[in-house]
Amino acid sequence: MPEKYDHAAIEAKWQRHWEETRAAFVDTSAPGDKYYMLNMFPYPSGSRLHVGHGRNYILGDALYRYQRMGGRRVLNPMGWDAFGLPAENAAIASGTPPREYTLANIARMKEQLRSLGLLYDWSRELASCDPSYYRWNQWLFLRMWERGLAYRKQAPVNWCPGCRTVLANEQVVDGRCERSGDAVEIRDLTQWFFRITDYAERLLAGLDALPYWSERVKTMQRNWIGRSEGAEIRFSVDGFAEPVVVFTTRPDTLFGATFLALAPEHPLSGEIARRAGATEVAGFIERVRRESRLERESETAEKEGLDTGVAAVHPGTGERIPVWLANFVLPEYGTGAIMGVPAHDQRDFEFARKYRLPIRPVYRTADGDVDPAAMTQAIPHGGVLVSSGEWNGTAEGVQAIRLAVAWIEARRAGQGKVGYRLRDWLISRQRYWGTPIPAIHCGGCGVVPVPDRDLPVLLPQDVAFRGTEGNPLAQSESFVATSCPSCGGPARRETDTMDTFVDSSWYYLRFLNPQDDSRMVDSQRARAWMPVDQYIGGIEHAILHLLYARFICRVLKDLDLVHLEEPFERLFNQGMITRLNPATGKIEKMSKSRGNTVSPDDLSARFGADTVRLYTLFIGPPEKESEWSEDGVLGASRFLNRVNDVAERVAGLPGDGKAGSGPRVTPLTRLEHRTIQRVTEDAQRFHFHTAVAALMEFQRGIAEALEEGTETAAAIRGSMRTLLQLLHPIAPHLTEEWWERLGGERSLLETAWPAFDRDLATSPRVTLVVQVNGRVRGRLDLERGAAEAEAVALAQTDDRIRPWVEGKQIKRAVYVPDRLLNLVVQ
RNA sequence: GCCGGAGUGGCGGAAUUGGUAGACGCACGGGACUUAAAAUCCCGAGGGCCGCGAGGCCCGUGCCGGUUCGACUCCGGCCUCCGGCACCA
Repeated sequence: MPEKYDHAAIEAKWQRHWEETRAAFVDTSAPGDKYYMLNMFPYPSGSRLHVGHGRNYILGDALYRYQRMGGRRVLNPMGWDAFGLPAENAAIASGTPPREYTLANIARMKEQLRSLGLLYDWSRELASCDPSYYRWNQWLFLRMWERGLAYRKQAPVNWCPGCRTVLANEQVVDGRCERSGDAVEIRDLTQWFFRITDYAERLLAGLDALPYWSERVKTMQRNWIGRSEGAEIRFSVDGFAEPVVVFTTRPDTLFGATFLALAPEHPLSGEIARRAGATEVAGFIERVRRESRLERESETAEKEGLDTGVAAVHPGTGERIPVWLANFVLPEYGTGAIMGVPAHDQRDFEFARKYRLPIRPVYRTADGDVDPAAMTQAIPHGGVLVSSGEWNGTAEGVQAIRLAVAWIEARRAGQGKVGYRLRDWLISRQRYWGTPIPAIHCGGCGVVPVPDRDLPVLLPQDVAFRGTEGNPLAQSESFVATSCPSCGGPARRETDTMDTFVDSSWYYLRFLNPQDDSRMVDSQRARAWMPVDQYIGGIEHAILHLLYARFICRVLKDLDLVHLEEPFERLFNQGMITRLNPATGKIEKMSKSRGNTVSPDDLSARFGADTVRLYTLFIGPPEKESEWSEDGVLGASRFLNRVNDVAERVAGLPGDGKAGSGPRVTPLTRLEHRTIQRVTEDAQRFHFHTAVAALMEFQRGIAEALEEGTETAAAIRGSMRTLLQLLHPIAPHLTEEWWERLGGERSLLETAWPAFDRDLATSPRVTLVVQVNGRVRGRLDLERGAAEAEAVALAQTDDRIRPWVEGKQIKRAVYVPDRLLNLVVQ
């Protein structure tokens, strides 16, 4: 009886072999048919990899091997997104310095990847915490600073009390920190930003040129950028020099504006508050500011407002309308000020009702003029303009908006304007374990850039991590104390470090010249190797990382370092692996914190890495979520043992010298070609789960051929080799082993992916479904490509079908060659 | 509310351009091997009904309708679930 194969010995052997032969090394300077594939580089966390992470890398490795066998020169590098908070928190908890902690994690994770049989070109390994990497973050920062793309400003920012640092907007999810889950507070701080908003339009337009990205991700990015067309309109304010500028998407409702509302953070709000006797205004501003972002943006938040007593001049009518403060006006969007049109905007309507402000409809609907007193809600759509001077009579819609914008622009009262939800990227972090921002604060010269020659600005080692003070970097006097590059006088270094998303926004370029200390990007190699042909990673990066990377790639293009705007040609987001959580009884995302992880190490020890790989790929379509099941692993293991068993029997076949009559078309040949076709097509769309199904049928076919003895030994050996090739991307160790034992000369990886004969992939005889009046009445076995007349004649004589057509007139026959014959009779 | 995606057996899931719905696997039932068990191999199976049997009939891909000889697939209208955005002016 077949025994289970010795996976431990086989896998150790081949992993050593791949390492010793540097199996995945690729010379990027050589010409050839390039294919750049990339898995999102991992954060080397302290906990072990689980099979949920493994899915990403196993899929990538299967594709890598498939592409290699397709004859391409495939670049498949790996690196480490090595900066970040956990290392610093570990330092606080255990005293291990972040670098040591991170390097240890990298070493362990690398071993885990290796033990799954994953091949990477390790000669290109990089870690973002390495000065040779992060100096280019600093260099890029300086270039962006020169161009005004990096700047410092005081602004209300998101502060995570748990992480004790500020966060980018993208890192705030439902008012909470995406990493720690703490409720985010708003603080007014001076911070460094990247001007991503300048690229909003290009980032949005670029999405249309990404046919191989999912609609899902593109929609998420579009929503995040949040483009809306409208106009900015100026309202002069009595007693103030500066007008209030409002942003609106409905300039056509201008004549319905009965008040202005300012965000409490608006500059004019502050000015009014500073005037004598405005204590009420100051108090309101203070009260709103104290609310957390979570409270202020919650759906149930009550609209609060305060009349400032100040009047603005309506640019259309010259009327005075009151200026209010309102908590629902957000400082970051538009201009932080709105015109209130209660008749046609629901929020303004509610606000006006609460504070008894006038409601003035400017659209007459099909039901006639609207009586403001009788309104129960705003009327956002439909009708014809009224009470709007020369605009009267225009129907609601694009025309009305264009008319309004032209009118406003002609009177110099404002201009058409496109608004975005996207805000500038806050890159400052008040933490140690990140790239130091290369800036120096000088009492005389202000904020001065670190000269290029002084890069990298290194992270200091003399830092204590107690977790009590603020940024540990600020405690390092050796780091902070410096001299001004401009005047030479004493100065202090910037102690903010960069968001780690800066690191990951260009690493895909660095893999092309990882050891090059003379430049950030090798433009020539980038021209040859970019874009990344296939990028693979989790959906959780749909906005953050992928938006930042697209942004920085455009910046690099504008700096003439790369030739392209979109770094990732094809994007694949694999679904999460879920598992029943015994603690909660629910099926949940696999994660350490939930305590429902399965470690590939443990499984590998029991079943082998090939089984882990096979099951991970077999579990379901990779783009969808899949539930892990132990029983499923057993099935995968059984299959590989069957492959091993059949290979053993093939190896024991007698040699039959030269096959006498050349290749014969047999059922096994046909199965073989059909399998090649199926697996090839499945691999192209990453559907290894159906490829495995096809391979299972193929394995069974070979086993049957061995039993029945109808095929020549040569034919069986040939099919066996094909099986090993097709299975190689999925189960590389076992297939390499048998390839060698069956006399294969080179590594399987060096062999060409099997070709199939389209004619052989389809059987010469087909089963035709015969319907009479749409009902299936029988099936006919006939030659492929048979003519309709032949099929009809055969059907009329077939015992099962004849009774249904005998004595009846065939009105028409619907014939789909090789598939179906439908006789319509009367 | 706006936008995107998805609904198929007990379960994960298959099904080129509309053409045998349920491949493959898990779980399940039966059998072989075994003193026995495990392991392995083989067979069975969407639901319902009729038939001793070979076999036959009806229903069936979220719901309702349409197009078609024929619809999981195309069209119209809904329902449910998942994801993104949302006091965004």
